Amino acid sequence: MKLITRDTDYAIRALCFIARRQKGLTSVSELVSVLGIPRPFLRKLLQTLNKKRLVKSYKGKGGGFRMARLPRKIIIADLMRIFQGPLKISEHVFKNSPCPERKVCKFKQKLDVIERYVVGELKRINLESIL
Amino acid sequence: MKLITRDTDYAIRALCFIARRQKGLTSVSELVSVLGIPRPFLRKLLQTLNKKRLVKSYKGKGGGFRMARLPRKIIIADLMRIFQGPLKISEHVFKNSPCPERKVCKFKQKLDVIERYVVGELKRINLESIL
DNA sequence: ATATAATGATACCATATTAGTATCATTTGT
DNA sequence: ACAAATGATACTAATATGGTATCATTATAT
Repeated sequence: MKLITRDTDYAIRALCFIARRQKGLTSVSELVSVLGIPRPFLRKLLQTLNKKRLVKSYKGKGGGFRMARLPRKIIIADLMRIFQGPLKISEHVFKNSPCPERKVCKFKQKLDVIERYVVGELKRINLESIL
Repeated sequence: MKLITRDTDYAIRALCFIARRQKGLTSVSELVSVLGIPRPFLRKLLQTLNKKRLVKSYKGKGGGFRMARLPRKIIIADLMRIFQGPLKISEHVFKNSPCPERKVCKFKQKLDVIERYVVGELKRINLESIL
């Protein structure tokens, strides 16, 4: 029952570190030494975050990353979507092996209620709130 | 973000079918033809359910399965535990790559709140309520 | 007794997802 | 020019999930 995958988790920690540094850049090397996350994996994550405009990257000597927006504007649900795809709890089951009574399936209805709550909560968590 | 795996889902459908049959046994063959679930997979599921005393099995010609308790006493959370292990949403992340500030990690705290709700709700869903 | 139709036990295989690596290109400061 | 950084991208490894195969055991009907 995995809500958060490793890359999302790593991304959150990296962002926390970068965000705490009020000004200046943070390099991958620094993050690796502090967070102990495998370097190539971290690089990939940060490149993704850069493409998605959550951080801004600077190439070349002395380069690195800085936040591209306020921590308050970085929502956990968005990070999860980036690294894990759509925020759906129940879809896959009903996608691959559709319940014959899909439309009225009471179990699905109950899962949907849970899903709405979970997604709602995840949208309420921003980086600032966990710094 | 997968809450329910295929075997849990299959198990629920099989149990629903068996439960609707007030008396008498249901064989795997019958379930296969009705539910369209791969036979060997279904058998494995039912053997597990038997071991866990959710159904009672009868061997030999004319054999099959029947409920071992009232549908109301079959809790979805229990089924999930049987097929998917402990109901933990956030554990794995913090298990494999422990956050240095694990104890006070605000993110984990927020996930824990979500987890408590989800698990609480899952414990409230029983088979009768989705029949 | 025996054949048949059922489940029990268990080991195995396939596929998908997740996690991690490797490599080369590009940019920038000194 | 060189070194130190990121960009792009393809590849590999590990794990979890989904599914098969096989043989043993049991019960019923004839």
